[in-house]
Amino acid sequence: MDERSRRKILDVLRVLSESDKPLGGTRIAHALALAGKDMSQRTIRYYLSITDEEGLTQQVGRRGRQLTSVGRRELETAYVVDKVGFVAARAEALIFGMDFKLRQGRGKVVVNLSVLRAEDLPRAKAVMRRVFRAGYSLGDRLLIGRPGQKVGSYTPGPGEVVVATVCSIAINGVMLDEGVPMTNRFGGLLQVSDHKPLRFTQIINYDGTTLDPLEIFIKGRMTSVSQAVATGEGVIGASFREIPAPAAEKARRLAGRLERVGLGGIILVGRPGQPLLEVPLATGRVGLVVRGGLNPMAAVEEEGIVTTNRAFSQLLPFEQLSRWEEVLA
Amino acid sequence: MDERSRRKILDVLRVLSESDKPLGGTRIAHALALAGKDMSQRTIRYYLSITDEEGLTQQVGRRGRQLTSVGRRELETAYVVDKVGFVAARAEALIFGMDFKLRQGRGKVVVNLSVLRAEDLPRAKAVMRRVFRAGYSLGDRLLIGRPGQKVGSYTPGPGEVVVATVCSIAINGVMLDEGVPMTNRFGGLLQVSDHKPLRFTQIINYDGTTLDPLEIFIKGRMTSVSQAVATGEGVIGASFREIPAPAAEKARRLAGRLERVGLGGIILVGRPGQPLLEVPLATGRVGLVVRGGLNPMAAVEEEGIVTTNRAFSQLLPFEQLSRWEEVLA
DNA sequence: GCAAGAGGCGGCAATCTTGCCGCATACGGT
DNA sequence: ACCGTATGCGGCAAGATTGCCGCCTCTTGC
Repeated sequence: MDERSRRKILDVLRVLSESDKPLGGTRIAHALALAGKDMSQRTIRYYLSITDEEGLTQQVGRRGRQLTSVGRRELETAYVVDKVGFVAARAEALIFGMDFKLRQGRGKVVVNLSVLRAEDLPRAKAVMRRVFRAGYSLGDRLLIGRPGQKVGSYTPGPGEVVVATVCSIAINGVMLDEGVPMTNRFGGLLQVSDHKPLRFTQIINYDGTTLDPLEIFIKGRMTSVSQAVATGEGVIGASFREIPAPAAEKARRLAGRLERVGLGGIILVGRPGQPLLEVPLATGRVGLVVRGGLNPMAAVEEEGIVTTNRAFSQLLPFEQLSRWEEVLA
Repeated sequence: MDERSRRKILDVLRVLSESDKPLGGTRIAHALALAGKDMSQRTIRYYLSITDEEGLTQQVGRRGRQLTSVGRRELETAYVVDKVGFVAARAEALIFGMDFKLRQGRGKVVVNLSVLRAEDLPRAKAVMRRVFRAGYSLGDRLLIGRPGQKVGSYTPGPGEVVVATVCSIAINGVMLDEGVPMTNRFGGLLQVSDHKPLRFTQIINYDGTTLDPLEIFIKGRMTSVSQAVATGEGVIGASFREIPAPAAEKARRLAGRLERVGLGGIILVGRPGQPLLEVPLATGRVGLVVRGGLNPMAAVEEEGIVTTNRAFSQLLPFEQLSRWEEVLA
């Protein structure tokens, strides 16, 4: 069984799970069409015959198929791996909860939380300092919380410290507040050469995973932020966003203002109709590349220091973060 | 050749057209992946062998394939039918151009323009009146321009009149201004029963056409707005939108305020995680149903009066529109 | 109670896709 | 000039999809 097919089967099962009555190919096809997925009735029946065999569904006379309890359970387990739109949804919720005002340079922003062992902190600080100094972070601030010091809703236990860094979706929040609707296209690894972005080597769409792409890449040690910082050649975390073409100029201006309040992170703003870093765009849209907020932690992890990262973690008032020069001294 | 395959082939050709050098399966697959379309290299080569035969592409040694001039032309023609994202892009541009302020109830909004023969106007007015009175329109205003009276950038010629109605995407604009990012899911025909929405019977995704869905349905005489107005049972134009779940409450409040300023049109606001009118939603999103701004014109067309409609037409200051009771007297 | 229509089912046979493979080039570096 | 790597090509065959059909089984209206 093909990964692709499996996914389609899940789509079919999902429709069944949302209905209390048995459904047949036609109705299911209709429901899927509404969800933007085209599949012929015949194909659906074909899949259903497979799931029948697997015991996930069963026929109810000629009235259609129903999920069996096994099928229902299967769907729930599958959801864990395939919670489509989960990260995307969480991101949106957090963005909506922001109240950061560009003018005042204060208000709640979305942060990532990373936890590491207290004994590793000095080394980690040295690494992060290099990353911040080279401008490979998102913004110029962070917050380090020691045991007992509450950071948002997280309190590091004994022997732990927690590091809060601004999350790249905070940019979306600010843009939205300024009337620019920014959508996430994907997150991935960006190859840089001579400190300039070259192209994405790996991408993961936000709406296909339960983890932030960068978290995955950090865990997989697929980044080389330190090298990028040191030599200008390396692979860092970044994400690709889109905005409506008429908003491009405004976005460019906002990028500058963000920089000035300590939220710089927009590396590139494309031109209307032009692919950006080889990424094709729909007519009327322009692309942007934003640095990953977890890049400093990626560098830390590269040094062999164990970290636990939680992107899109929570909201924190920007004022609580301090400039890196102060914290990482 | 299958419609589906044809579309995929166009995707492949499009990639080729954006490159100046010849490309092979691998690079094309990579580019398509960035665009969110998965296709194996092999499949792409398979398609390329087809287009080779059709003379749309040609091999350049072992360096890859290139579009021929025939292929380039083909792509352009195909674009007319398949200008993906064209309407969506236009809609976004217009939304971004709005400056309507909910508080003041004034500012530019997106309108549809409809042209009809002056001699039909009295009859049309009677029809539209019924639609507006029954609340099947978007908002309670419109503008009728006679020959010589400029409406936006359009001046009706002799014997013509032009009718401007508020376009349903104006709602998106207001929402955006209030910090709620609203995305268009699809437009379609909504079956109503007892004046209440029942379900969508036809849908067209915005990003797959060059025409506004409702325009198409009006031309095809597939609506029965008059009947809906008269008996409560019928089929009207409507569209389906989505917003982030945390914004649902705010949207509900805004719907009321919109109503009060004369921009009422939100028929339904869903509940987080619940399908709305059978339309499934991603986790963390809620659906909304908005009446089509062209419904009054649909009713007019149903009466056999010839109209030309242009949805997403242009921006017009809301103050220039008058309440229907005044204009349609 | 009966006919019509909607919707469901699965066999069969075309097509469409894709994985696997062996082989040919193109390009950069030594 | 020579080698290694990346990329390209298309044959073959196994799956995956889907159209076409003939045949059931409810529901509904009369």
